[in-house]
Amino acid sequence: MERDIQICVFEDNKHLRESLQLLINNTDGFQCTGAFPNCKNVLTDLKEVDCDLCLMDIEMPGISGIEATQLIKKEFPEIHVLIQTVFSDDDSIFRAICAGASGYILKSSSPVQYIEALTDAQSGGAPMSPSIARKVLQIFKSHNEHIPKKDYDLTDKEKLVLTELTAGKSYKMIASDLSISSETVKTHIKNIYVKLHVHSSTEAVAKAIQERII
Amino acid sequence: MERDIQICVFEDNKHLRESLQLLINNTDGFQCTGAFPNCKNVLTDLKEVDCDLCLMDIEMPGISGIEATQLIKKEFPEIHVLIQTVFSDDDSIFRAICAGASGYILKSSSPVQYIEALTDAQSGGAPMSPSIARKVLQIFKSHNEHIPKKDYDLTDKEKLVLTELTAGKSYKMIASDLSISSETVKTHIKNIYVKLHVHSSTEAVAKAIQERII
DNA sequence: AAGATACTCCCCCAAATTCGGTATTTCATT
DNA sequence: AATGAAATACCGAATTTGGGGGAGTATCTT
Repeated sequence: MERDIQICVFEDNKHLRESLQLLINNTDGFQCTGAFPNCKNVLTDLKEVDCDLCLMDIEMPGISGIEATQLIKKEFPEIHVLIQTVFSDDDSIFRAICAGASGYILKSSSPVQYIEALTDAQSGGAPMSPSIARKVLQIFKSHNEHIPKKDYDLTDKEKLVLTELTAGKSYKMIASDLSISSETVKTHIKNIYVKLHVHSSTEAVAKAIQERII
Repeated sequence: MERDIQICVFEDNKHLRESLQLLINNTDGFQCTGAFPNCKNVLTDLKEVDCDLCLMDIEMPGISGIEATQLIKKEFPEIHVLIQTVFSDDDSIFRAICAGASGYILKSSSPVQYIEALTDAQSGGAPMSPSIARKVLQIFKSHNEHIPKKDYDLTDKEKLVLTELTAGKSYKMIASDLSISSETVKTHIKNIYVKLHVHSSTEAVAKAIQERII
């Protein structure tokens, strides 16, 4: 017999807080073990109740939901924190993730979506709406790459070949991957060298990666 | 009146490819304008058809779905690429995101989920299952906390040689730059290959740059 | 003193790459 | 129909690399 998932709500809006409490307690498998209007004593609060998962508002007076998340993950790493907010700006999302949030849902979500999100979060997933997810990917990408640069008028096949070369493939492997003769690969590579003004494969690879040609 | 969302499928499994084609063509608002078993001519293929969104398998013979995604986003940045795969390992996800994927779904998804994902991706969202999302968050966090620079136990000289190699230098040039014999350079490079588990200069350079070893 | 590690250099040989050409087919455009 | 670009393919030779050894010196550790 499974134990109920025990949830604490941190939300300053009294009406929403009580609605969530009601929703959780009226859903099979869930139990609301605490509901707090702020995070001023978040760690002591959590020590006094059983809690698997926190539903955390970001905008609260005093300690923000993000600061609270950091504290919780530091002190109780096993407790999941699901962020709920009306905002979906890049910075909030970024900081929430860095603080260790397990998911990020909008307050405009339906009760069903709330419960789904809680279930997902508890089972190790990271619930988030596709629009939030897209922002995460964008932030992710922007943090992992710089500026795209110039193109050297490479033809389609040349780009393909260069991509393969950059993956460390030999002429033979490229030929086999692209189903062409290795002589053709050779020709393409010769042309690439001319266009990139390089004279060896290592130069070409270095230039391709560093200037993000491919 | 809205135009159909035009989708190209890249999937080597004939059965799945045709099923997807059928699913897409039988769903209102969607049209499959191309279905290809590999990415050997991905750029040319996409030039010849109208396409808003690519449904891309990762594991394909020849050019991988990730390499193809890179090429597509470079050449047609406005085309969304939705990755579909049976795997959900961190490295695949990470590389898919960096390549510019708009979403990442598992092949075990239901037809309904496929269509939802396509819709989300087209409308600017980033569909992904909660379990994938969780991994993204984990990768995200780990990348913003500290870059775990594996250094593969390269010695100082080996790092120097690798740096030179990455700059596109030949054995002779490296030897001259470091004032050592090119035979010594060769020895260093042989040792580097062993330590990095690679077998060619291009592979070593790609690995060095991508993993920021040097 | 013995071992380990890093750095240095050499030999051999096979394999791969580079470089200089030539040449055909296809396809889009003029 | 002609042109040109792109992709395909081949030849041959000069050169570079890769993989297998061995080996000496210096430094540092045990």
